[in-house]
Formats: sequence, C-alpha cells, structure tokens
Amino acid sequence: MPDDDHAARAPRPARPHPDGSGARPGPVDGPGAGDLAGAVDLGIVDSLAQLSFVVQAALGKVAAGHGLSVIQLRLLGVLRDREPGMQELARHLGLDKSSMTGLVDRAERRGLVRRDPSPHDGRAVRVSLTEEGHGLARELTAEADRRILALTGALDDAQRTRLSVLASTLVRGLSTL
Amino acid sequence: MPDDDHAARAPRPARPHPDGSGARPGPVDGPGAGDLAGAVDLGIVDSLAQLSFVVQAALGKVAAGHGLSVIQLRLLGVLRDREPGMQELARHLGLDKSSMTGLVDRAERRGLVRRDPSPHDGRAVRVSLTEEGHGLARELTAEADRRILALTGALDDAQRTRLSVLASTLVRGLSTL
DNA sequence: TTAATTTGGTTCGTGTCACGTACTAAACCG
DNA sequence: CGGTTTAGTACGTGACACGAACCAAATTAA
Repeated sequence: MPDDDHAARAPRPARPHPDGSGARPGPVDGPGAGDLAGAVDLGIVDSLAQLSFVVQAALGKVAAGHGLSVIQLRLLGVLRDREPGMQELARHLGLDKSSMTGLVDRAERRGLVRRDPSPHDGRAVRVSLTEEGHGLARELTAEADRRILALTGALDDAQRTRLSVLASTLVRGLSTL
Repeated sequence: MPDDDHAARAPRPARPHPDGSGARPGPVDGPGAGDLAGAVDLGIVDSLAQLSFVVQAALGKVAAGHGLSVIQLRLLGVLRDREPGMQELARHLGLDKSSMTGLVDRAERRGLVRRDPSPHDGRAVRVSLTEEGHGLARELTAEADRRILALTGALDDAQRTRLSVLASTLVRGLSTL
C-alpha cells in the first residue's frame, strides 16, 4: 500500500464527517453565506468540524506509525520545550491529574519520558523527555508537518497562507481570553 | 479559570495545543511565512493542528453535556440522514467493524439507536435512530453550531466566511480524491 | 510551634473505545 | 452442491479518562 490507511489506530475518517452527515440541510449557517459560482461552502460549523476530523486523523496516522496514540503524541509535543509537573501537564492537555499518572507511566515504560523529583518541592515531579523521546518527538514533528501540509494540497500558496492566518487568529483569540 | 471547561468528560483540551507546545521554534513552516505587521501566524501546520484540538474540544463538551463521547455524537450525526448497516457505518466513522458492535450496543442501550434486520439480506442489520435519538441529535446539532460559532468570535463576518470557504475547499479536495 | 488546610501525585474501580482474532450464518459463485 | 466472500458478533487485550479515596509534603492559621 502507498501511504494511506491500514497503519490503523486512532480515529481516521476515510470519509470526513463533521458530527455527522455531510449532506445536511445546514443548521445555523447564518446568512446566505454559500452558493457562489462553483464554490463549495459547507458553512463554518460543518467545515471546521470536518476539518478537525481530517487533521486529527492525520495526526493519528503519524502517531500510529510509531505505535503511539494521539494523546501520547501530544504529550511528547508538550514536553519538547517544557519540563512540567504532573499537574501542569494535566492542564496543558486538558486532562484530570489522575489521568496523567497512567499516561506518563506508559510513556515512561516506553523510555520516552522520565520522572525526576523536583528540587524545590518534595512532593512534585518533573517530567521530561529522554534522549529517545526527543528524537522521536523530532520525527513526529517532521512527519506531522508533511502530513498536514499534504492535506492542504487542494489549496494554492495564497490560500494556504490565508487559511493559516485565519486559523491562527481564531486560536489566538481563544488563548488570549 | 476564565474560559469555562469543567463540564467534563471526553477529551477536551481547555488550553489548545497542536501536538504539543504552542510557543515553539516552528518546525517546517516552509518559507518566511509569518511575521506580518501585527498579524499572528503559527504556520499552516500548527494553526491547523491547534484548531483541530479546539474544535474537537468544543464537540467534546457538547457531547459531554449529554453524557456522550465524541464518537457517539458522530454516530448520531451519521444516522441523522442514513440507515446504514454496521459495515457501512464503520466505513463512515473510519473504524473497524468489530468496533461497531460495542459502539452501537452502547447507543442502543441508551435508547438512541435501533437495530433492525435488513429486509434483503438475512445477515445484515439496519441501524437507525429512535425517536429519542433523533431528538437528541437535533439538540446536539444546535449546540455544536452554537459552540463552534462561538469559537470564531475573534473573526469578523468576512473572515469567518473566508475561513469557511477555505476549510470547505480543503475538505472537499480530499473527499474528491 | 502545632494544628488545619491546601497542593502534588498515586491508587483503585469503572466505563468507553478500538483493535485483532476467531466464529457463525447468510449470500454468492462456479 | 461445495467453496468462498460478506455481515455481524464474541472475546480478550490494552489504552484512556474519570471520580473518589488517600498519602505526604508544603503552606497557612492559630
């Protein structure tokens, strides 16, 4: 097989799907947004939902290629430039602290991550990447770049840039609440 | 915390995060894309990755609000305008057929979904929404609309439309491979 | 300083999700 | 008719996530 599926694990919608269909009446889609010439517009909601599934699927494949889950990939990503405690890690990933134990346990068992006692706080732990973890993180980053870039194949450079700026603006707008 | 979160259940990164950080050196980011005036541009890869997590988180909260997972929400979404067999359902969701049994079992147990024998094929099953399932699907759709729309708060109408068109184009470009 | 409380982490039990393998039965092919 | 595909299920395994309970160090209060 070329590259696509079969690698398998983690969600990957062969056929995209927002939270459902794809050919639907269009719920909110405010004003008469769409129906330009031959342009497609699923509406902001469906388009973003579908896009998110597509991107997640891409990340899932990258991770699966190395026997990892998306959450493990995220973990490595966070640790690339940080050395947080379990609590902080949980906040970064949006998980409960009790979920972190197992997550880090599994990563540690694979030799990707290390747990060191915090110098300042007797209870705390500092989680960091091992050498192997760093290497893998680099690979994953590169592959994710390639895969996600490939997804934008239908766009020309100008469109890609616009999309990037819009998405960045949106995301920034949230974190800067 | 500002935001809201706490609703809780199912994956939901309160703080966005692509595959990791957020303040990173920027891996591939091709040419000298970013750094326009005051504009932010995380690069196409990071922006899409982060966006996907944000959207997924939003969908996760919608689902969690009704005691569902994202995948269950997707299931209901697919079934809104379809009455597929287990196999076809698996294709739509990008899952293995063996995963479907449990997924549908749980949905059925909650009274959201029904399994009827196919009239034409003695082995096959037709999965469909119950009345309750339809009602819930409608609610979820409406809430997802609201939530995702809210995410785009940092964008004006023109930007929202552009984002929608670009995302649609990207997604369409994939399904039309 | 001691007592009470907050904070960082782990443990445990439960439920969901997804996989792969194995298996039954109906449908199809030759 | 016999052999093969096809639709679904059953079973065992492992990852993931949660909440509640718990310990120990750290911080605050009395």
